[in-house]
Amino acid sequence: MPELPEVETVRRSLEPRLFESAIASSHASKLALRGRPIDRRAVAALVGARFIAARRIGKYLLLDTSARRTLLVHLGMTGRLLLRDGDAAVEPHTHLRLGFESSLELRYVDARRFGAVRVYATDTLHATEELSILGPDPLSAAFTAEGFIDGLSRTKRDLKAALLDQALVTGLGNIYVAEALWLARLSPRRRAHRVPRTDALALHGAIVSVLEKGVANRGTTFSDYVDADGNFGANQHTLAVYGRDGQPCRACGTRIRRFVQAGRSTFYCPLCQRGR
DNA sequence: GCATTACCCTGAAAGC
DNA sequence: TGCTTTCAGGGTAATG
Repeated sequence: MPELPEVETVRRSLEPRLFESAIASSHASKLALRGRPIDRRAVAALVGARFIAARRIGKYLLLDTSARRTLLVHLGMTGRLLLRDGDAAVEPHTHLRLGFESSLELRYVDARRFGAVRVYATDTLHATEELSILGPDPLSAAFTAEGFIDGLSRTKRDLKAALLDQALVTGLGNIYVAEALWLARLSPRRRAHRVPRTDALALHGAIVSVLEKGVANRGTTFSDYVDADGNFGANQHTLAVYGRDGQPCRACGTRIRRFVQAGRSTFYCPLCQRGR
């Protein structure tokens, strides 16, 4: 489940080989990704251009080209963006192949097809349906404590649901929400608007902290996630609560519990994260 | 405004 | 062993 650290790791592993040579060929499948097939004509129009930047906002990868068009990629649940030799065997569920003048190929592989691959004009990227609704990226200067505290105060939802909302802060998913709440010692059931300022400040710091650790560990691999070179992450070995139900809390030894909240598995320590 | 549920989808794991 | 069922969840939409 790629979240911010996984997408950032993919971004870093794409650089700088992505920029080495111009795009020479394209091939896109007809299958729908997140309800919509890849725009094959738009992708074909990238042939002859070069990638000039690899950016990230939240869980979105933005690959800018010299044609002033940007390839927007969301990995969904099982998406992989890979740099492979053009002669390498094509994995099942490969939906996009962009061949370079060198022997390299950029490939998008996604078994469950929850991801998205779109082509947009770079100049108006911020106004797209995907990016226009996003809140600040937590590893950017835009993620201020005051803005975050204000955002929390405006919703009565549980903290878990509030943090999964990409309009409040973008890039968090099920794993890092669980980890941030544990680090801040806050119950996922706490109502966002009732969280005291000191706790909200702690949560703001915890979000940045768990994401930075995730990036440093090159992401969390549970099943599908790999970077552009096919390498697994290592962050799964350091998680405090996610996926650890029944195991002892790393802080107090109490058994970690799991329940379903906002339609997702929630893991927490009932002692460290008391309250509602 | 918010919670819940369903949907998209496939592969791994569990159950029989 | 082999088939069937269940489960996982990012994002979105419908419903109450």
